[in-house]
Amino acid sequence: MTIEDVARLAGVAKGTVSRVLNNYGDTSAETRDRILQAVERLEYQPSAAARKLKRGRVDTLGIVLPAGQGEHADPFLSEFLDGIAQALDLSDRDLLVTTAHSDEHAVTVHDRLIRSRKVDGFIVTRTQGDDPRIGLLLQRGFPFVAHGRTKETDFAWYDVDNERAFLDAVRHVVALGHRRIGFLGGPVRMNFAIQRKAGYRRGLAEAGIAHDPALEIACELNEMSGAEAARTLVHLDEPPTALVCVTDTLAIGAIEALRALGLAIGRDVTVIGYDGLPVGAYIDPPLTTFSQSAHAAGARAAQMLIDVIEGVDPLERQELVRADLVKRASDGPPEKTPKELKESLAR
Amino acid sequence: MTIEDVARLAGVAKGTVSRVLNNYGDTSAETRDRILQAVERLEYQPSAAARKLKRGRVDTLGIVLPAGQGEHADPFLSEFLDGIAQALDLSDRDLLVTTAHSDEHAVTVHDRLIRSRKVDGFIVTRTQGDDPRIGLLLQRGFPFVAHGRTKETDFAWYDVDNERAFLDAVRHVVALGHRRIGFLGGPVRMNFAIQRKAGYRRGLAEAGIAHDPALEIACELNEMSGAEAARTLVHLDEPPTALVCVTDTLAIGAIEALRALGLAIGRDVTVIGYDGLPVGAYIDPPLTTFSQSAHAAGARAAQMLIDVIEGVDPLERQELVRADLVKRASDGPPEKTPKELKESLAR
DNA sequence: TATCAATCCAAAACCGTTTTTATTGACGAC
DNA sequence: GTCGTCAATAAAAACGGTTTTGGATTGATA
Repeated sequence: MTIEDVARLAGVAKGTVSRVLNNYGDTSAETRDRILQAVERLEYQPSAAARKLKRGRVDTLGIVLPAGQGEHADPFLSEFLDGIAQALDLSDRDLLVTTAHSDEHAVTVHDRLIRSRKVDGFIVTRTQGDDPRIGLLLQRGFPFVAHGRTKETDFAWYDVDNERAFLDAVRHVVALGHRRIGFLGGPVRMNFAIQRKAGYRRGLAEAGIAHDPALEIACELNEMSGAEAARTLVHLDEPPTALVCVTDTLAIGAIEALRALGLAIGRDVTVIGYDGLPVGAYIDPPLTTFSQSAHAAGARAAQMLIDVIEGVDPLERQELVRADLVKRASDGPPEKTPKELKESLAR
Repeated sequence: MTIEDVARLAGVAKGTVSRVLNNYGDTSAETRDRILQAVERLEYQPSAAARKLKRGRVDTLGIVLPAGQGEHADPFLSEFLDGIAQALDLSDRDLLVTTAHSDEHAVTVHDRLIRSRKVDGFIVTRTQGDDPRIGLLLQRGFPFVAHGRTKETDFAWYDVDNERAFLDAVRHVVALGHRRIGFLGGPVRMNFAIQRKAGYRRGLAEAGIAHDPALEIACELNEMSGAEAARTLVHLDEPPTALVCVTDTLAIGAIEALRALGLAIGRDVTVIGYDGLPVGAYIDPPLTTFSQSAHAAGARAAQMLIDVIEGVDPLERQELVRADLVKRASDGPPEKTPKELKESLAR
């Protein structure tokens, strides 16, 4: 079923068919009807490859995912993908998905896709403070949108206001009555970790609480690290009654560790996470956290990328959104002072 | 950077460049070197679109995911995708991802992709007993591999031996000493639900335990339904001391409900799930379940599809794999008889 | 020495579109 | 009447590869 067949059936030249299908509006109503009828009858659809070749645009967006390190796929990404796909469905574009197992490999893969002209642009996720993928794309002048900023920010991005969220987190626990607040941070090379820490400190300052370095711990992003940090903090001379964690994973680890010590989460110690992972709802107690809707982020990033591809200045597509508090059950007013908490642990 | 440029630089015709790049092996070593050098210098990579057009093959596999019903993406699928992508990386093919929000829409989307020749074949997930997508693909004679069988099975598929897994599950709890075993089943239209129930019954028969219809409940696939079913079963006159659940989600719901009743999971009541979801490891107690490695399934399905596209008879690509027991902490020997269990609840 | 086969490569055809250029006929203006 | 002008469409030229065809050169064979 090619355009030739349609042209023959309608008794016109194939160029005419093409112009009708692409709405040039320079064909008589009569022949247009005839052609559309032929298209209908033959159930004709243009070949994507031929159209791409001539047009030089492929109507496909690309995304390179970090390859799950043996078994562990990122739950955040699957929702993010879903959001992208839905946005693309509306605009008749497709999504090309690839994986990369290291930073260098990611760069290679992006380069390959650019050179073989398989995509019109990229969505870059999980940005680092200094991101080689973004370096490549900027250098090549290839369209992209990043989910998350980097040190440089002269490109299109969609990001959550991390600082604001952690400011809000501190405000929230302060309002509950906490004055001694711990912070489980992330690796300093990650941009979001820096921003979240800034929010935490601003929150303390705003509440007139002196900043105590002993209450701040930099963790790796896994449960074990969260558990360890929680144990460290709770054994301080003056332990915190609230823990603000840079990711849900850390918070889950912390909760596990604290429960093992016999503490009641949400009463003895408040724990707040960040990410809004579905898992959080199933643990005991359900985790209070901040949610950024991965789905919405994906959909919005896709639309922004489409705009950029169509010529909008990337600098006009920079969006900062707020993360909202998802109140569940791991927070509450402090039932013990730090001193009492310390004593209850000693027993 | 087109093949023309390379040809000019190397001083040959473009056809020769093409033959060198595609290893026809009919060019002299000397010119081949010259051409490869030119390719290197220009960093040339062929245009995917042009190559597709001429070859009639696009080296792209397609997958149509169910669109997350507002926010809830399937954790299984994200690992599955990752497996596919990694397999494709090895064979220099790409993956086109789309979403569909209903069964009919899914059929439409498949049809569109076939007609625009954007993919060489499909991977179909979450098969139903009677699957309209598979109907379409069979009718069109388009290559595909299904993850899961349907009523008809004359096509390529990769499936877990559901019956066997549930046979094993029953054997496992019988070996622990249980004789009163409940079954939390799934919707009957789902093929896997039927198979798993068959396995459960076979297990009972094998152990010489009479089949009691009261112990079998058909649930919807969510926590609430699992919780409800668990409550129903445990309030029978002679309650089960072990619950075998058709998915982890059901098992998680059941555990929540039973814990709320003051029962100790793994001691008063054993609960076994199925899916190997990561969540299972974080709940309390960690869920004993059967795992089918979504990652491996994706990788294998992708390879099978490639084989089929390259001409292998689909009927030679049907694979049944075993799901393995992931022993965690929600199972154990019964510490109470059904009667004692009943009494402890009455208090 | 003429013939034949084998090797290497240039040239041309083709894939199915879109876009540009040419052609045709109708119409109005001078 | 002839000459543009315009609208509508046919015809041809891309797009960037792959594949086919065929020609020139070489070496072996009769």
